[in-house]
Amino acid sequence: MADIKPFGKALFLREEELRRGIELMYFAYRDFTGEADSILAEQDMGRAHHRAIYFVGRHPGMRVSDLLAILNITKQSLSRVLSTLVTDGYIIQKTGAGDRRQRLLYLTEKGIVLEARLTEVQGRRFAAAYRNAGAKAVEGFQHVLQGLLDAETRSQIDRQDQNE
Amino acid sequence: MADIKPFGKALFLREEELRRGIELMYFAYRDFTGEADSILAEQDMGRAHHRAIYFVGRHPGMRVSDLLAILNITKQSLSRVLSTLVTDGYIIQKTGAGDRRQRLLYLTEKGIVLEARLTEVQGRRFAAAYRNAGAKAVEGFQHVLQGLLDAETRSQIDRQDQNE
DNA sequence: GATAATTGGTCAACATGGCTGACATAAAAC
DNA sequence: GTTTTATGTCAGCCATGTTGACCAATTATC
Repeated sequence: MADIKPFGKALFLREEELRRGIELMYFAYRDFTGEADSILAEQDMGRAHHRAIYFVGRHPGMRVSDLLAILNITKQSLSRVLSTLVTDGYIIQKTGAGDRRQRLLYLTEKGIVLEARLTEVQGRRFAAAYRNAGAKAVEGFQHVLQGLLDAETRSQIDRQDQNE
Repeated sequence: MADIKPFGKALFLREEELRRGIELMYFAYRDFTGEADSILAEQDMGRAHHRAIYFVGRHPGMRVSDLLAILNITKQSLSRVLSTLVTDGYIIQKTGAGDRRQRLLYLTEKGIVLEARLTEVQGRRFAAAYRNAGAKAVEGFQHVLQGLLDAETRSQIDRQDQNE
């Protein structure tokens, strides 16, 4: 990947630029999750709980298998956090009307409150970053992030976008 | 991206847009680290080893305390991975010339090879995403990511940029 | 030159959240 | 009526974060 060419359009692909992206991605993700982690720690929960609460809040009535597909973890891993969330009253499971094998997932009032609080701190951070960078930058940001996704993740997201 | 906005400039700050960012960040970070994780697993290493190798490669001769400051973890956590990396011959520690308490960190040849391999797969992904999105988008991407950082992280990065 | 501070390391114990493998039950589908 | 699907559970392993206590070598300070 020599790319010494002193002019030409692909100059931004230099190794330095790529490393900059790699590092920014690491630091930004870490800081972006930090605040929520603190709130969760108060509640004796971790990031895994957050993800479950977040996506159930996003897709009320989703099936367990849907959540598993989104998170891409084993059902044993999910089960650990899901059962504590149900026990502690953040999530309720309702038997599916059509298919009674399904346990459709919903946030309780308590769950809705926590989800809102967590999404608010993360949303604030994004709102500030977005406002500061401007609408054009936001577009570019989303475009690049989409390009970093695995093909499967991308099609998964696309499918979701259509069902709304 | 519906983009219906009939009027008003700050419309992109709506909750949907923020949630889109939150989710993209989660999925992109996960997928972005996935490939490297696979390579590391072959070597019986994890992400923590990767971070150490990466930053030592980036700042040869750095002190242990510098690495700790960058990673923002405890020395006990770092010690665990650092000592295996030294034992397995990826990193060497040289006593500081001026201050003999310091153990300056360097990659070995073996370490350099592994670092290059890991950075290459991540760099490829970024290069593809960058190429696809265009230079303007890359600028926006970096701008937004910087806006997501904690103030301390930002000043830390700035300081580093100056020392180069 | 004695004392204090810095740099780095170590032992032990604990929590979180991934993983595999094996197995169980209820409901639906064929 | 058998098979498949959706979900859950037990048991154990691993990686990587944490806290707390303590130690040695070296440097800096009074």
